[in-house]
Formats: sequence, structure tokens, C-alpha cells
Amino acid sequence: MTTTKRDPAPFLPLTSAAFHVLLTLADGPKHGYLILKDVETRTNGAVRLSTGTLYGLIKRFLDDELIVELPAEDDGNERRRPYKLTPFGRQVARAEALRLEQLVSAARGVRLLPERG
Amino acid sequence: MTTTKRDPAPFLPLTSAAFHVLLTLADGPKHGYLILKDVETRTNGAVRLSTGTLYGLIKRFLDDELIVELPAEDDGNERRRPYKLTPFGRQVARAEALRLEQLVSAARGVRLLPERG
DNA sequence: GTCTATTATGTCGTGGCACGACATATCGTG
DNA sequence: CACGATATGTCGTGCCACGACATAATAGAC
Repeated sequence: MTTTKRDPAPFLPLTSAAFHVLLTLADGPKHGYLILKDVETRTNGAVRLSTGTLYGLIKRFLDDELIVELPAEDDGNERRRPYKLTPFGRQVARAEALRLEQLVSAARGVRLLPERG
Repeated sequence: MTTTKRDPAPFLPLTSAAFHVLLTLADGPKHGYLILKDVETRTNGAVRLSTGTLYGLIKRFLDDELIVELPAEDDGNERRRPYKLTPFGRQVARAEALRLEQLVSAARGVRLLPERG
């Protein structure tokens, strides 16, 4: 069994937009417009992805197999194209989250942030 | 007293390289080459800024007054050009750190990271 | 029934920025 | 004096976020 595991490292650092998309998808499959709205909601309207950014990311994520397209739901709108994270996509998101965690820790080290409340 | 406080928001999100530079400078003034080596050391060699990236960032940070140049030290090498964070630069770094902290928290929320070890 | 906002997906051009390659010069040490 | 490390800087390429624009279906108001 020579399952060549792909390395998340070359994908890092993710851009802010890219990480937001993977984050919402880590919570469950969503179609494009839902991703847009979900990011907006979760950040209290602070982060608003443009469609140019969103659909560009989706295309690249599909190419790199960080996400896959799911068959449309019967009850849902036909136009919707739902996507879900692949295991590797999840791995990339986790690697990025760990990287950010280290940065936050470093920020605490130089007293940019309080000592963990 | 109408001290118009500048808003860090338009500077966010910082790129990975930009945040690394501000982070090292938050620990004390440094000249360019030292910043390069310090980032490299603190990340165990994982992050290596190219000089193109570094000196480009320094130029922009000076323009935006996130950093200021200090007079060369007497004992030090004449070539060195030490820089230090301005109060506003520190504010920008702190705002970015807070943003990252929220992302890490969100990542925990979707179980990308363990519940705080 | 029709009008309108929302939902939904997509393209294109611009500008910013990280990066590697290259250039130059000085310093420390064997 | 040679050579690696120190130190600063420029330039070109390529990626990528973003706003503007385009198109169409759907749902609800009136």
C-alpha cells in the first residue's frame, strides 16, 4: 500500500479569503452563495468576499482537490452547486489553523496580546 | 484636542510576511538583516523572507508610518539601519493578532483544532 | 400578473504584493 | 587576501483579492 500522502505545506500560508472559505466548508457542505453569506454572518458583516474572489477560489480548490462538487439536492434549488471539503482539504485547513495558532502565541510572547484570558 | 486617531482596519488583513516583520519589531528595534534572521530563528527556519519582500515591506511601512528609522548606534555597524514600531504600528499589529485569534477560535468551533490544550 | 429584491453563478481587468534573481559593498576570520 | 557572512537594495514575474459587470431564476409584495 503506497498511498502517497500529499503535503499541505506548499499550500501555506493561505490567504485570508481562502481560509475563510475552507473554514465554513469545514462546518458542512455549502454552495457558493451560501459560503458568501455564511462568512459574512460569522464575522458579523466584517468580512465580505466578492464573487470574483469566491468563484476564483472554488475553481482553484477544485483543481487542487481541496474540495469536491456534490450532486444537487432534490429538495434544493437546482442552480445550487454544493461543495464539500476533501480529507486533504481538511488537512490543509488544519495546518493553516496550527500556523495561525503559533502566530497568536508569538504575539502573546511579545505582549501584543494579553496572557490568555 | 483633536488628535485624529488612525484606524488600523484598512491595513488588515496583513500578509504573512508583513505580520512576521511587525512581530519581530514588537520585540524591539532591529535593522533589516536582523529582522530576516530573527524571523528565520523564531520559526525554526520554516519562514525565510526574501530581501525583495523585506525591503519592500520596510519602504511601505515607513510610508505608512508603522515604523520609523532610528539613528545608528555608535558601537554598531555603520551600515545598519535600525527601525522601530510606532505606536500606530503596534496598534496595527495588535489588531491583526486579534483577528488571527478570532480565526483560531473559529477553527476550534468547527473542530479543526482540539479544544485548547 | 408583474415588478423587484434576493438568490445564484460566472468573467474580466487592475493593482498589490511575495518572491527569486541579481547587484553591490563591507566585515570578520583563517 | 580570500571567502563566507553581513547588509542593503532593485527588478521582473506571477499569483491573487477585489470591484465592476453580466446573466438568469426565484420568491414575495402589491
